[in-house]
Amino acid sequence: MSARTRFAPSPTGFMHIGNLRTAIFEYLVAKHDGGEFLLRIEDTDQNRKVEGAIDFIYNTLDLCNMKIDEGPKTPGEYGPYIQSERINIYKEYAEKLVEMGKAYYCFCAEETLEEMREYCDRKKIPFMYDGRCSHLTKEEIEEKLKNGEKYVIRQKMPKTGVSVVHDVVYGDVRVENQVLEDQILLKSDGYPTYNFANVIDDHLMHITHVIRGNEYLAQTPKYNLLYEAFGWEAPTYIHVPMVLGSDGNKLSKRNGDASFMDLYNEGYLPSAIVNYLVLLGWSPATNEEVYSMDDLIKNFDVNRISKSPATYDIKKLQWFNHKYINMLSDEEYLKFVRPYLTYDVSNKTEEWVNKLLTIYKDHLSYGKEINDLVGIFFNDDINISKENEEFLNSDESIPLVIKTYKEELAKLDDWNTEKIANVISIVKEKTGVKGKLLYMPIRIKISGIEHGPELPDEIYLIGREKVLERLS
RNA sequence: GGCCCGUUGGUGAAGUGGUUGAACACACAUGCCUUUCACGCAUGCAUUCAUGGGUUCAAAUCCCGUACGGGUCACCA
Repeated sequence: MSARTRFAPSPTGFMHIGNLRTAIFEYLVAKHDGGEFLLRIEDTDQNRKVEGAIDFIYNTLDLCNMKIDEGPKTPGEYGPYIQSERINIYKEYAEKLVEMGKAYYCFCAEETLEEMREYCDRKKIPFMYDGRCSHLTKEEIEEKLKNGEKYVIRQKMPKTGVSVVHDVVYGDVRVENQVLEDQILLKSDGYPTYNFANVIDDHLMHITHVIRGNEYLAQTPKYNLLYEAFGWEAPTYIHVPMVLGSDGNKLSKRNGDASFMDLYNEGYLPSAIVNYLVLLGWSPATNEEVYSMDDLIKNFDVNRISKSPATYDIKKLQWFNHKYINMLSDEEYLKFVRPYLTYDVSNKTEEWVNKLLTIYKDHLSYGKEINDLVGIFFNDDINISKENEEFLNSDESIPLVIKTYKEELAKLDDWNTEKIANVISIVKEKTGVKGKLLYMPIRIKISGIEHGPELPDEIYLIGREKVLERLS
């Protein structure tokens, strides 16, 4: 059977770079093998539901060019794909485990547990549920059930021995069974816990490879114990290293770390984001770094996933984005940047705007940056810095150069870049000045700053009227 | 605190006992090009692989300890 993987986010309406990266790995493992990629919504925490989150997830994956083979909107034969719609299934399996004697009803109130926990905290001893309810007699249980007492279902964990789990990336991971708590499978509100729902669904949906963040590694033995209890075959585990922020901490919304949508809205192309992210914790066998989704599918190899955490570095993302922007056709590029331009261009021609944007095509790192680059064409307040003022007074040829520019530009009948470039040559000839002294004075005079796009373009875009005005 | 995982340059990383004098890419620096800046191109950038010890003719690569970093111990996912 070919690989089946799943992306299983909570519907919080927020997609982390780290989550996305995991989704990419999941997608690639499935597709590399010609298998299926499923989306399952893990909404067992009723308090965290967010309206529209499912659309948001679909939208994100779609932008990233990852097609969902089975999910809430495109059901396959193993649905439903939203956990809250499957609670009967979990209940059934939890009860089956109780019948098999591998799980039990627990009537301990949350407050009781809380007290026990506090007591242990004070005594500085690790707290673990003592399993007292596993000793309840059949009659006691029926009595409590009849009285409508709230309960949870807990799994009986072995008290001795060692559990070993094999992970593709990290190898064998062993954990002493005695540190494993009798974990809750079914909560008192009837919803399953994450761990339980995960195992049930992964099995029922025939998931072959479970790919998730390294933070779950230590919990994997618990999962395996559940598979064992049911007599099911466990999937292949692939734990991937975490993605850290530049401060060395786990990425989080709280730290203000960028989410996919933040980046997208800033003007990063999804293809560039995907390309960058896949290289965080994975490396190809060759030196090639720029990959289309198809190339990634072809070349992805789980054996090349690294063990150590990766730090997210926006500089490199910018480099990728810059590369991808350059790969766009002029037409695509214009369509892409135009929405990011926030300056008022209502009194400009479309031709002018397009020319302006096109000039910056191979300078641009991300969409919003266009506003930083293009400022000189919208600012009528020319502020010449002290250094530049000094420069203007540093050579006696400068006033003549400026004067000549002004005269020659005023003579121009056609205002276009070719003619303007020609004017520069004329000024050079007439004054005998070249290089910096030829270019900088007019640059500074008309824009206030010493750098910008090609000079003829700059002069052209600022416009005849303003240029002549500023040269006087 | 117990347990689990990790540690190659500012960043992503290659490397799985001997052509590694540690690739490649980003960033950075310098130079070239463009009669200017940027773009582009070229060059430079770890005498060393957290650290101490061990195994070996030979270790970034294997073993042990230490330090540091992170994760995890919920009726959260």
